Amino acid sequence: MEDAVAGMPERETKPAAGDLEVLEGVIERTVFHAPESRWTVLRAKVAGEVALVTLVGRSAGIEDGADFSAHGRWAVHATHGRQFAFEALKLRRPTTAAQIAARLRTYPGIKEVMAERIVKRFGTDTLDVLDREPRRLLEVTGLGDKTLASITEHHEQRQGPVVELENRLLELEVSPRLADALNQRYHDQAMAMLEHHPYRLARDVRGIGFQTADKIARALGVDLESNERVDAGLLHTLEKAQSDGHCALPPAQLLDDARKILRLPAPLLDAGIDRLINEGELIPRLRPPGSEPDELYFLRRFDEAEDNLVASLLELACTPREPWEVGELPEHLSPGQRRAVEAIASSGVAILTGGPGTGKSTVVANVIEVAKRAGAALLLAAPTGRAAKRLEQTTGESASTVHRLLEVRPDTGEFSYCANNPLPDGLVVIDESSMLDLELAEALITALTVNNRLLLVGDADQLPSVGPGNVLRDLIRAAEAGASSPIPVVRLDTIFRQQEGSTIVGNAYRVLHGQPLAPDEASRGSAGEFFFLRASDAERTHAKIVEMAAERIPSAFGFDRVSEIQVLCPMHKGQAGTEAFNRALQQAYTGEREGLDAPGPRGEGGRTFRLGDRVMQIRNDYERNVFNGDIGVVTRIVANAGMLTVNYDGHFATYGRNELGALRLAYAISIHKSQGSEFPAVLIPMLTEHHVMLRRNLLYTAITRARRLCVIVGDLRAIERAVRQADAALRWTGLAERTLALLEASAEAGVGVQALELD
DNA sequence: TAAAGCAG
Repeated sequence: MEDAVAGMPERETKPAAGDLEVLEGVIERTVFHAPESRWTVLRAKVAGEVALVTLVGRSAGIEDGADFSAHGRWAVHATHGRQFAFEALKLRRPTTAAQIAARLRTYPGIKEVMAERIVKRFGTDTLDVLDREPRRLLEVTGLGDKTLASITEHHEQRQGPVVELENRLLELEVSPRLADALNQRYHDQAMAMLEHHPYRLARDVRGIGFQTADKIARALGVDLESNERVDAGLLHTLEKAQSDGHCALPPAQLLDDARKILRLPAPLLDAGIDRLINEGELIPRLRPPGSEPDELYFLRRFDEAEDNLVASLLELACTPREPWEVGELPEHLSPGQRRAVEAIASSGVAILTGGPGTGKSTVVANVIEVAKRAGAALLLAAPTGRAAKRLEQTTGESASTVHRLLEVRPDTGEFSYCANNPLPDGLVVIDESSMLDLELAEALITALTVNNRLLLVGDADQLPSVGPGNVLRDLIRAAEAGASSPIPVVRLDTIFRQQEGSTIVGNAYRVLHGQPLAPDEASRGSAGEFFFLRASDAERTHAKIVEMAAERIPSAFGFDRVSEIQVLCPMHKGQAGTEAFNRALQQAYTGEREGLDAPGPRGEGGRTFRLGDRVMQIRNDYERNVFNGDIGVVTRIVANAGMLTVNYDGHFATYGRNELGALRLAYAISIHKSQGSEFPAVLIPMLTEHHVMLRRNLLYTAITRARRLCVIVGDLRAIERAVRQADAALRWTGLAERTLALLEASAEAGVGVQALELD
């Protein structure tokens, strides 16, 4: 996105290596103009050329008869012959009153008389008036609102400041689409900002990041060692660290990463860090004594988010409140489950964590009963649509995504419910809270008041959130470390669901505790449930998994190969990735059947869904009641109508050909996508070529998806590597430390946390 | 160096 140069002329016309030239002349006529792509073909009179010259390139529309100057190269087109491919086309601004009047006559609704009157009123400033204060045209007698509207529209489209910006961006070899954003942000200062403060753009304008700003600056010849560039590069480094889940960086890592981006010596970067700290853009935070590293640098945004989250959470947790009457709980609840229900009945905040099958939903169901008896309203939510739907199904109460609970505004990304407009009173239950990132958790928790209670439910050992932060793990760590923590944490580890003694669960626990796997002996045959098959490379892994899925597992264990067997991959690409498995298994299972082609992105096509295929929905669809991650089977295809029906566990959804982008083949899916689902039989390729993905919680998540059979195929070294990579420390955050610090401070002061000022 | 959530 940031580097979007889509639409640059060189994509359409490969210039025959001509030199960059400037061509000037007069437009004779427009041969072709596509308004949305702005692809334009013009014929023009040029001094020194006998015949009319063909000009091609991207431009806003241009009037016939206009003076132009174009930067570009001569090229020879296979069918259209010699032409001038321009990179930038500028209308030369008319300078004399007569030229301006001539230009105005080409505007819709302006005839000769009106053009004269306008020029008489504003003289050679006319075009500037049109650019900056078009309403002044109303000063001209006989010119009303309607004409004004059509003039300004036409002017902006063909001639206004946006077009000038577009042309300048084209010259700088950056996407002209950014012109609108620039104009909206800076108005008549836009050109000046672009020319003189390109790095400001990265901070101010959505859609412009450091890379684009840097490109502009280089084209402008800005000093590569300038303070502006250094500061922008440092901030960009911290922004980028987000995508690896970090809320902050250790100083050494910030320096290291920034040096790779800026390619400047360390002293310059150190000076930049000092500047940013002085400006308050970068916040250094000391970590507890003995920590390595002893300091983290936060972007202001994340520093504030962590502070706000902790302050609101502890206010919620420390405010004394009337306990709910728990009453008689069902006999079958384990001691842990009872403790969990009692915890939230007497606290403002409680955390419930445990692996799959440990009975979290039973606790939630009982908590809801207790809350209802106490007359509390219910606000149930989860970070994903699918988890919300599941929560709804298991509780029988309505639930939504956290985004919908807070009423996100899609244009701004802001939430209607916030500290100034808090959520209604009642019990808030968040399921799958391991998927809460820092900013969503902050938004949620700051939108609560002391009239809410919050129960966070989740498996802290699963994959961390997409966004930055490790919220659930951090909060658990802080709550468990504080001697008299006001936030009770209940860990469920008793296995229900007839899994006691299961080697799948046993091995999942081994992974969690960093121990080597203990697979079943293959000789025990169908009695076992957890196997490892050695395969030396991706080809052999691929072949083994296909054979296991298509033949051996169905025949030896009786599983249905389409509906009960799931291949789970660390990655999409490669022979041991989801794409290769989906191609092979589709070919094997439904290759001969009738299918429906999904129009692929940009016509590259090639995705076909066939009758009987296992498919997954990949975005939330509230109309069809199908959610991101739902898996079903294609049960009906009407090829001539372009219709396809999927059976999602008894719920049917029909798609038109143009809606097939919401579907993907699902014989194999990524481990990330499998989070929150379980399957009777699971096949997992694990190879050293997956090394970038190999983490303890990735392997744990994959194994715990299996209910009755789990087979890992690949390289033992890859498994060992995954087991060794414990993830917790790989995300830099300060949430746990801040929570602990605030708890200690309040204990020392002997007051409730709400009375403490945060610095 | 790869994977992934939400919203209309």
